[in-house]
Amino acid sequence: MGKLFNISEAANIAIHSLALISTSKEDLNATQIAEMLKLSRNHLSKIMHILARHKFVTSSRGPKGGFKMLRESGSISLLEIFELMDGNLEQDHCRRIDGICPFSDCVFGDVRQRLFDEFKTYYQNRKLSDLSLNY
Amino acid sequence: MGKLFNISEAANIAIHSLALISTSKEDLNATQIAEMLKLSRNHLSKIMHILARHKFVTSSRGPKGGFKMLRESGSISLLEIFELMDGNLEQDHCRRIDGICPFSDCVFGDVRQRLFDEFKTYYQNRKLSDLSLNY
DNA sequence: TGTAATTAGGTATTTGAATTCGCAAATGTA
DNA sequence: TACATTTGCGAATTCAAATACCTAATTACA
Repeated sequence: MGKLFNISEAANIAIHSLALISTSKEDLNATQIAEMLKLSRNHLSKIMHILARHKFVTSSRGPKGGFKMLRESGSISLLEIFELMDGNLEQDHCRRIDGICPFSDCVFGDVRQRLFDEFKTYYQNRKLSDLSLNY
Repeated sequence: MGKLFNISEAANIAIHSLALISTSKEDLNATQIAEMLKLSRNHLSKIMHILARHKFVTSSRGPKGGFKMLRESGSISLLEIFELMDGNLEQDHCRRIDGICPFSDCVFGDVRQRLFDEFKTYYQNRKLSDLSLNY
């Protein structure tokens, strides 16, 4: 989908997958989720595997296998998912010339800080359970 | 420097280069700018070439050659430079499932729109001439 | 117990951006 | 005019992220 504010495609997929699972009545397997999100099963599997290893979901193999929420969706912020997939969401600084932007208070002024804070706060407060499906 | 909010490294370099040229008393050549910004001359040349083709600067070859501002630095917004390098700064939408996010009003809510607007407005208003060098 | 379904996960490929390389074209100066 | 300097720019390389491939391990169930 392209990147929004430094969020990787993997993190985006992770969010969507968890949202699908947490709003679904039955267990979903990788094939179903991949189908719903229009991406390859293999690629999705990788991401689900990470979510399983980190105890967001349980996974079970074999026929009737699939994924199931392990944690309360009200306890999972979007930020937590982003950080799992992309590493710590840290503000990146404008590093030119020995690690410091040569322009006083940086070419970018304070807008970086402001947008970053707003962004982070928003995703910190927004929980998986706040999402609702259209279909 | 890594990416901030979808801004490419090329756009970042372009901004810094123009800022250096516009605050410099003498003409600067590619070698000097590359030196100042700690990147390779060839890589910088590419970017300067684009800026020259688009009439932000004049370029002259040969000994004593280099780059010089062509336009008033007060008339150049950071946004214009970004858009030259990266193409139109358009909000990118969350496209899953036939181009539409399956979650009502999208997983990302309105934060995308808000941050995007703020970001764009800021860079629209901020002119090259607003920048001042530290050194 | 055999088979099909399903996740696990290492490896390979693709893709696009960033970066480097190499040489051609232009130009100032001796 | 010869030469050193500098930009122009196509082509190659690197690098990381995204994505695909392949097979092993696990499991439900006929």
